[in-house]
Amino acid sequence: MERIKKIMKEHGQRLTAQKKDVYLVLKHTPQTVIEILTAVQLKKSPIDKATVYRILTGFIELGIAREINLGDREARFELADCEHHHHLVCQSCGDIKDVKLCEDTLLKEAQKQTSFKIKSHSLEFFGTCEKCQ
Amino acid sequence: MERIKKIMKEHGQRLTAQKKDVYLVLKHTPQTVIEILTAVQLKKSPIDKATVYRILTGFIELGIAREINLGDREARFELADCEHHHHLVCQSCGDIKDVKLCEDTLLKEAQKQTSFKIKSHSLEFFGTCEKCQ
DNA sequence: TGACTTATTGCAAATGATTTGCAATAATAT
DNA sequence: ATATTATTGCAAATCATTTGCAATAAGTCA
Repeated sequence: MERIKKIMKEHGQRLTAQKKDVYLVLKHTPQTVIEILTAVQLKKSPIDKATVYRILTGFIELGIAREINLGDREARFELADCEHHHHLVCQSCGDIKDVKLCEDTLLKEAQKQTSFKIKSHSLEFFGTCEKCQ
Repeated sequence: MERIKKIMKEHGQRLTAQKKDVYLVLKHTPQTVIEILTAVQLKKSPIDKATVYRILTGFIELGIAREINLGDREARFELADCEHHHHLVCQSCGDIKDVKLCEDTLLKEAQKQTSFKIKSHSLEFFGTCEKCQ
């Protein structure tokens, strides 16, 4: 928490109660705005949806969080202070697990095929978790 | 076109002028609903947005098209009669190229790490095309 | 070919996610 | 404590997508 306070300060931003709440909720797992919203509100801290969006946008600009996209229409957000990884989504219950892979070979293979300069990629797996099988 | 007429027939559906138009437009490249809409309208065939959505939903159910998701909020659609491949997106001009990769090794690696039963995956690359570099 | 059945369309309104304007509030530096 | 101004809440706007319904037209069959 001190870390993000420092980052905020360096950018002339303030560490508010709402930002702390959103940050703490994101510690668990990637979540949608509605999930973040209800998680924060469960802990008796009212917070507005628009505020959550603005905080997330700010977090992303500061490199604190990142947006992930799992094929449905709503974005999910996770903290960015973790290693590069991908997501595995249960199509039945929505559970999300991380997967760490070594994809260097694949990336090289892709870069070899194109004149584009590849800067990033996203890889998600869809399936059924143990419980739902 | 005969092929899709046959598929429609087998499912008690009709091959309308609008469906033909959407099908032909999709031959080019993955496109958003708005892009499809304006492409069809350019050819002097008026068509409604809701119709495009319904046609695409139908195409997907029949396995004629598939939806792809490139991280922004709007879905893109492409014909499904092509080999398994991935997409490479220029973050500057939006141009989309296909990439064909052999990702068996990676898939096995992912499956080994989890108790989920992996059924599908999506992999997209983001970068800058030659023109935009 | 013409009549008939019903899948399909267009339009307008509903929905759901996200963004924005603005006045009120609260975090920080002094 | 006070002043400055980033930030919040609220309501309304926007954007993508979906839906209800009456009008239209594709395909079938006499």
